[in-house]
Amino acid sequence: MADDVATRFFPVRDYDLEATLTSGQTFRWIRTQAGWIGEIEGRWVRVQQTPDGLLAECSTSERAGEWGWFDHYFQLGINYSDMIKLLPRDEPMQAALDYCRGLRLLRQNPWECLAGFILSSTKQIPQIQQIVQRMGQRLSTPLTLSWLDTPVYSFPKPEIVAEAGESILRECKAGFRAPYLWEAACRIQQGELDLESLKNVSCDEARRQLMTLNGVGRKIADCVLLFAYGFQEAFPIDVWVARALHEYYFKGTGTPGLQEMQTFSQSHFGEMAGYAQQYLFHYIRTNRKT
DNA sequence: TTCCAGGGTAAGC
DNA sequence: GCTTACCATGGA
Repeated sequence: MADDVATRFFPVRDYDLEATLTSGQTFRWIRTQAGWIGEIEGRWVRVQQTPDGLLAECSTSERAGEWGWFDHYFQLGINYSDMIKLLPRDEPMQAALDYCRGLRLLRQNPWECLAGFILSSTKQIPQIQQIVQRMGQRLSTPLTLSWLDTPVYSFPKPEIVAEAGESILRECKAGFRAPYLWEAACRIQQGELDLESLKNVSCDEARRQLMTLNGVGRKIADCVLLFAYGFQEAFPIDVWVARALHEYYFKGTGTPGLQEMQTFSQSHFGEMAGYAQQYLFHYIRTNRKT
């Protein structure tokens, strides 16, 4: 039956599931009393933090026993202690690292990630989550288990969004982002932009292609490069990261321009700049709220 | 009420 | 080239 559930424990140290799922890189996980419920590539998934790792459950309607997709999504193969050694040893970076040790970068589905960040502009994270949730309710069929009353909606594929049209996206409260998302869905559905092929090109080339989409600039492209394609050198600069750079690294030198911050981040944070960015973002956004 | 939110675009200098 | 108004919506 589709209600059968497979369970597996993944031993992993330094993995902060809560920080990872609430740090604004993904918008669709639901917190419940019994862990986080979500969907990965069509599978119903529940994940719980334990002292020594992650406890995972998934629906077994397809290929039970193969968990490579889980490992890939949560990036369990990353050598965490080696990774953080590559971060700069300056004081603010170490403070951010101490604050959210175990925060990880996920490897998400490119279309869902792209769509989520097209919807993100001048929106707070809870509002982005609401729009994504409405789109799922409107355009997807729920994944659910009979004994569980929390339905999970997959994110609608490009062809579904393309056919739905802009007006439905506006009804989901996408606002002025609705035409951007609809156009992106149409171009992908028609094969004008191949998100799969971007896995095989350089970071710069993938960024160039993403930015041909209307409504996708440097920041949104960098989010997709980092959270979906695994380009760890990508360094998305939003209002919070700009604030962090200004306060921690450009103290007393006037307001740095975007280009200046971009150049600095590349030379200062190195090949793991994307992790540095995520730590600074989560640190300044959640630690400092009054 | 006003300001701000994981921005981008196009019009105006 | 660089700055600025505007886009839609809800929370603080």
